Amino acid sequence: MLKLTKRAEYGLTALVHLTDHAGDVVSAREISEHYRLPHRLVGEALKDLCRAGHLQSLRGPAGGYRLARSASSLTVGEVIAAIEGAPALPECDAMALVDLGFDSLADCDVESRCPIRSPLHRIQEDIWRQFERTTLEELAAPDFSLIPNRNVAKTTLSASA
Amino acid sequence: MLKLTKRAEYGLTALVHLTDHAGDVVSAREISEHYRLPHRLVGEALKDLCRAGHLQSLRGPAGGYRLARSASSLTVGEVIAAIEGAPALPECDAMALVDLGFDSLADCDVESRCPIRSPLHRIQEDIWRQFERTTLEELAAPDFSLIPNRNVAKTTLSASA
DNA sequence: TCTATTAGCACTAAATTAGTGCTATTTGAT
DNA sequence: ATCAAATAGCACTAATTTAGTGCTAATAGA
Ligand code: SF4
Ligand code: SF4
Repeated sequence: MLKLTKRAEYGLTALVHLTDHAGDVVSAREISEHYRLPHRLVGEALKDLCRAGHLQSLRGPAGGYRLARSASSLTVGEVIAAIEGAPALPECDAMALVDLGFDSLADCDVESRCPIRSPLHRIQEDIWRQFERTTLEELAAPDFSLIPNRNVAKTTLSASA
Repeated sequence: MLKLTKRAEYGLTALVHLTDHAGDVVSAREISEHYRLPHRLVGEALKDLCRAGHLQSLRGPAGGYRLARSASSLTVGEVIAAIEGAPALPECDAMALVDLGFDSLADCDVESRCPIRSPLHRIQEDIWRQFERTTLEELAAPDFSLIPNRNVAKTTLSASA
C-alpha cells in the first residue's frame, strides 16, 4: 500500500537521531530504547547503512555508529537504496510495451521512443526523484508548514479517541 | 518496498487508456485483453473507481466504463485513494512522540507543537502531495524529459539480456 | 577474561496482496 | 421470452513480502 518497510523506517529514524547528535557515537541499543523500537531490527538497518558507507561503526563496549558523511549531503534516496536494496525501478509493464507495439523488452529501442508510457513507472520515477533530492538535514528539521495541510494529526487523533 | 498494488497499477493503466479514448465506453475485458492483464482484477479496480465517482459504468452487452470527469481534474491521489482505500496516512510513529515527550497519541496537542518530527510521516506527506498534484492528463502524456535521466530502460534491458 | 558491541545469515510467523469463485443484476440482441 | 455479455459485490485461497528473532562470530574496552 505504498509504504516503506520497518527497516527503512527505523533506519531513517536512527539517522535523524544521529543527525541531531552529529559527531557522537550512538549504539543501536540506545536508539532502540529511546524510541522503543525492536533492538535487533534497528541493528539490521544500521548495519546496511554502514555497509553502504553512510555510517561509520565502532565495535566493542562503548561502540556504536556515527555519521560518515554530512547530513546535508546524504539523501533519503541513498538511505532507502541502502536498506531496501532496489532503487525501486521495476520491470517495464504492460502498457508501455503494448502501446508501442512491442512484444517483449528486447524489442525496446529506448533512444528513439517510449518515454515511459506507463503510469507505474512514471509515478515511481516521481517518488524517487523526490527521495534523491531530500537530504537528511531537511528531514531532521521540523517543518511547520505541514500543520495546516490535510489535518494529519487531527484525523489521527479523532480516530484514536 | 514502496510500490503500488497491482490493483492500483491496473486502475491507472485503465484510466490512462480511457483518457486516450475520452468519451468512448470501454469494457474491462477490452482493456485487459489489450494490455494482457488479468481480466477480473482490472474489473475490481474499475469498480472501485466507479464507486468513487471517477468513472461512469454502463451494464449489459456493449456496456463498460467511461470517464465521469475530465482527465485534467482527476488526480493520481484520488485514483489511488479510491483503489487502495487509505490516503496512506499512518499512525504517528515512535520518533515524533518520544521526541516531544509524549507517552501516547492522546497527549499530542498538535496546534502548538510537533510538525511531524517523524521521517516516515514526512516522506509519505511528500509522496502524497505529489500524487495530489499530478493529474491523469499529465500522466497520460509521454514525458520525453525522462529518457536522459537515471537510464531506467538501459538498466532494465541489460539486466534482462 | 568478561562483557557489550557490531556483522552476517538463516529462519519462522505474521501480514499483505494477487487472483479467482460464485452469485446477482442489468440490458441489448435474437 | 430468452440468451449472452457486461458490471456489482464479496469471500476465499495461494503466493509473496515483511517483521522479528535465533544463532554464531569478530572486535575491543574494562
Ligand atoms: S502532530 Fe506529531 S506528535 Fe502529534 S500525532 Fe501527528 S506526528 Fe504524532
Ligand atoms: S523505455 Fe519504455 S518500453 Fe522501453 S523498457 Fe522502458 S518503459 Fe518499457
